[in-house]
Amino acid sequence: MDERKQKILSAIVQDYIATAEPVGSRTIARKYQMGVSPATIRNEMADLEEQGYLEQPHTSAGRIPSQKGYRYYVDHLMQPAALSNEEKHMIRASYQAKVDGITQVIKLTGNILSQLTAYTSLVVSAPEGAGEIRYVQLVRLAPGKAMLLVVLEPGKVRHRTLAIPENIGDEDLKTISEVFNAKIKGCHTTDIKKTLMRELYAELIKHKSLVNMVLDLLQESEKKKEERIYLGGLVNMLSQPEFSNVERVKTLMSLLEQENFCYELLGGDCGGKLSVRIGEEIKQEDVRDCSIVSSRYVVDGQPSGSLAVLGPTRMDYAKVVAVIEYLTENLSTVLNKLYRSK
Amino acid sequence: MDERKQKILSAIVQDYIATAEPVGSRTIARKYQMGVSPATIRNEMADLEEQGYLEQPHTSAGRIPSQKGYRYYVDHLMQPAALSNEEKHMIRASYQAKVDGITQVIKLTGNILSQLTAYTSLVVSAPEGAGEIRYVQLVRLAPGKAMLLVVLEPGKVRHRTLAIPENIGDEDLKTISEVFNAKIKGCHTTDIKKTLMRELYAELIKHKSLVNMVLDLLQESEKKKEERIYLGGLVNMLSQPEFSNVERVKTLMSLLEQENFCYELLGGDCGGKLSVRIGEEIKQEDVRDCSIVSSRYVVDGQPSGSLAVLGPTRMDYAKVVAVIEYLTENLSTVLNKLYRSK
DNA sequence: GTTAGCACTCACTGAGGGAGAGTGCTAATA
DNA sequence: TATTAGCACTCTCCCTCAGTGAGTGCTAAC
Repeated sequence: MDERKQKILSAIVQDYIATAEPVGSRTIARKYQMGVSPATIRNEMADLEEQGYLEQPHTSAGRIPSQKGYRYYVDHLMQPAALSNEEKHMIRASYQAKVDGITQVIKLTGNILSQLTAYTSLVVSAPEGAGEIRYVQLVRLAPGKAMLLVVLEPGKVRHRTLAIPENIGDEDLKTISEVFNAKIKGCHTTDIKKTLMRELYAELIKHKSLVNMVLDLLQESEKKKEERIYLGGLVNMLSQPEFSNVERVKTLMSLLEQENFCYELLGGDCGGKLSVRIGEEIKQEDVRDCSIVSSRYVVDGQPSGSLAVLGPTRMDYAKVVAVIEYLTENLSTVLNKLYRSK
Repeated sequence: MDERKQKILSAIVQDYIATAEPVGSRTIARKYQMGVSPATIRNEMADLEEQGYLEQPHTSAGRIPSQKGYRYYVDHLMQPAALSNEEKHMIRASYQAKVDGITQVIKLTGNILSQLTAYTSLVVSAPEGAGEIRYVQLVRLAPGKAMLLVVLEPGKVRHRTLAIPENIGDEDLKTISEVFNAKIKGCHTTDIKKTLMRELYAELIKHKSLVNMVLDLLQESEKKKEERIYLGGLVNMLSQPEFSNVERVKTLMSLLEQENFCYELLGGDCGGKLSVRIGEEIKQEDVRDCSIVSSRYVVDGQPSGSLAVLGPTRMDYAKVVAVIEYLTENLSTVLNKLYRSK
């Protein structure tokens, strides 16, 4: 593809992204100063269409980019848009104002994401179940009622209220807690061995049922897929002309309201850090007329969640990619701080 | 209002709820077996309109209920719809399957609510900040990093990772925790006195900055309004013909996406248990063409959150009220179990 | 008090006819 | 040979307008 064709393709993609209207030869010649006449551009456009980069909604309309066209644009032509200083400042200010528990951070990130991009945002934090056990404690709340606390590295807490026999007092709970701490501290939740369990039973033979409950919870927290998810800017969908068909929006929204669907959407093969999936490249059938830009964030060296933007294929890729990259970095920093307290 | 007028009003409300079309005299005569001719009904309808219970979109259309009409219907005519056995069963089954942490329960409830009613659901759990302090513990996670745990009655946990001086070891943290527990246990978070603080400083003079951090968190958790909110079935809005105007939906949705707005919506005067607000009765201006049915649920004798359904004024009040009543009760039970572990 | 009959109103629908934007093709030009 | 001007052609969009049908209010009869 020669340079002029690239320039024309780029112009068409950009104009279509901005206006959502098919782009005509005259528009390009005028707005993008190509230095050639509309007729010449028409010839080039005919070529680009033949090669599959453009499409024509109907004979007498301008051209719109095909999926292949967007792909080429994203891979070769797109200039990464820098965030404005206000935007950067806004992001930093938000994170400084409240970084208080992961749920808040996730919400906040989703908000910023949908606000800056004007598309729908999706933030998922990975399962928190697993980790190295740092501390176990049973606390008596009332007669017959106790709370089990488990602290995991890095910086996670599980808790659960339990019914306990009425005759168990503070001292008993303290003893049990101490035994657990002695035996189990440093153990990984995925790695509670049979021998360990036998030792526990031996030492705490008097409280067998209670020990069972505790072990249950330790292991259950492992199995449980407690991902947290945030979905923001659903409204923005309604502003996109490609979703003026209400039926379309309805199917899409009801899918997004199902958490499992969102996990699948992000769980896929976005192996690398940043991924741009355009139209048919998305596996989920009902989202094939959309695009998804997503990225994994990293806490403590481990990928521990992703953030994504979902919009029409006519998405402002340059902007979205810039925002996602910037936010991923900031989010990682914030979460690392939150968990590490350095 | 005589009996026949009531019957006619009731028929109009019901028919309009079902069809969303203005109801004509012929329809009523035929479908609702009034035993009189359309002409008679027309006369009655003219009366009802004059009294303000009905409205006419335009001269040659049928009637629709006015806000006053809905109000009269809800207060005097409505037959509470019983839930079907399948529905009841579905609800109970859902709650039995997973009752695992309040967030899950809230989500689940919201889901059921929007599923059964086909409107938008809103579930808010009240602030968790306040409570009686049962237990305080500092746990060392890594050099320079600790976690503070606070257990509150009834069954709530706050935690936060802290940066601590590197030279503080497990034993120091244990000592500090013990002092805190001795001094502060049983105290209410709203009620940490100056004298108490002075005592703490005196005993832990070596770790003044750490004590400050802990006290900070104890009191901050008080101020912080950590309500949890769940919004479900937003899609359902799009199925309602009164929201076929996309602009309307957009304003409404973007309001609902703001958590503060939701709190205000439910925080109001729904003093009694169940509240039905119709149209203009809602304080928030932009929701004046909607209705809200809401109810408070109770944990441990204390109102601790609300669930609500938001829909068009043409809402199936009988159904919604039934669902909300049933769910409120179930939710209270489940949460009481969860917190009390009885 | 109730009902049949009738003229009237008004939203909705579909056909017809510009207007306008954009194309492809042809012939002229550098 | 590449580019460009000119022109006929296509197709959507929008406006207008008449026909249809549901429903009303009024009047007169039962």
